[in-house]
Amino acid sequence: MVHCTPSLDRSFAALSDVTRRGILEQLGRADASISSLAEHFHMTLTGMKKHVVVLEQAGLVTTQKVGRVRNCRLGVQRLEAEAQWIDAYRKLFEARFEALDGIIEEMKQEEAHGTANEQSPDGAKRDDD
Amino acid sequence: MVHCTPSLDRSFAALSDVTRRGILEQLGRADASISSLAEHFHMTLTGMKKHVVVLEQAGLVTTQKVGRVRNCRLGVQRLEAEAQWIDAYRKLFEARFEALDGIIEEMKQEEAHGTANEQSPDGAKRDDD
DNA sequence: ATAATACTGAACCATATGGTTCACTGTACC
DNA sequence: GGTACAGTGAACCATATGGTTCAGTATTAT
Repeated sequence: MVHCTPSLDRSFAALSDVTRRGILEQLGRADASISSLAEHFHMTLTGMKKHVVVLEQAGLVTTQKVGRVRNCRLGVQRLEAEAQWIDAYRKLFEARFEALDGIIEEMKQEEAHGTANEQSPDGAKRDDD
Repeated sequence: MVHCTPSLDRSFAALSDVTRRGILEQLGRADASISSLAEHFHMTLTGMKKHVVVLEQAGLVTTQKVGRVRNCRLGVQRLEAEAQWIDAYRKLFEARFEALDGIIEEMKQEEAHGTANEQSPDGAKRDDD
């Protein structure tokens, strides 16, 4: 599992906001100015600018100011590392649960041999909390 | 592109912290108590507890208190929706850039026909900022 | 030249985050 | 019964986030 920490931090954080994910979807359809985005998401220009800055810092959006309008478009960040991280996690997840299945299988075997411990042999309380 | 907003918000936010991603990797290897995690990440019990709560709320971890120790393990959240979102985004990204390639192609054609506008025909300044 | 547009920056606000310490509860061990 | 251990909860702190308003600046249109 690869660690490009600061980048992953930034991009996952950028993706953790509905509005920003919406902006990305919007820019997937067409480039847009700050004001058109602001209007679309019912937000002030300043508010939208901040979101765009966050997305820009995460590399998900690039902008270029032409005259008085700043044009926003999808950036270089293809979310490759992010997709990879999630994928690695999911594999790890599966592996872990296969391992657990193995343990359960073992326990069943032991039980069949009459060596199984009854649950909570030490009387510890099991709370879900 | 599907919108399960609150869930995506929570899980992406949960993933946006190095320590929390580390915890997930750790739990992928073996279940662990709060204190063992706290020690491993050089953090107070209380601090670790908070991270675990965040992961729990995102469904990435489940815990069960047995006696005085709380056992943490990977939760039900397999990051399916998250993987899907990222995947959809990447497709959209590719599509968008193919479209741009198409436009560039068009422009080249026009240029070949002598109908191309020179850049900035209106004299607008192009700033990168 | 004036007015409208599009953005920018500073200041402000409420709330969240990531961490701590300290006091406390419940469990385990001798 | 007493002590150590594992966790919990409240309070605190600094900083970040997501938003606003208001006062500019630069660009475009009339």
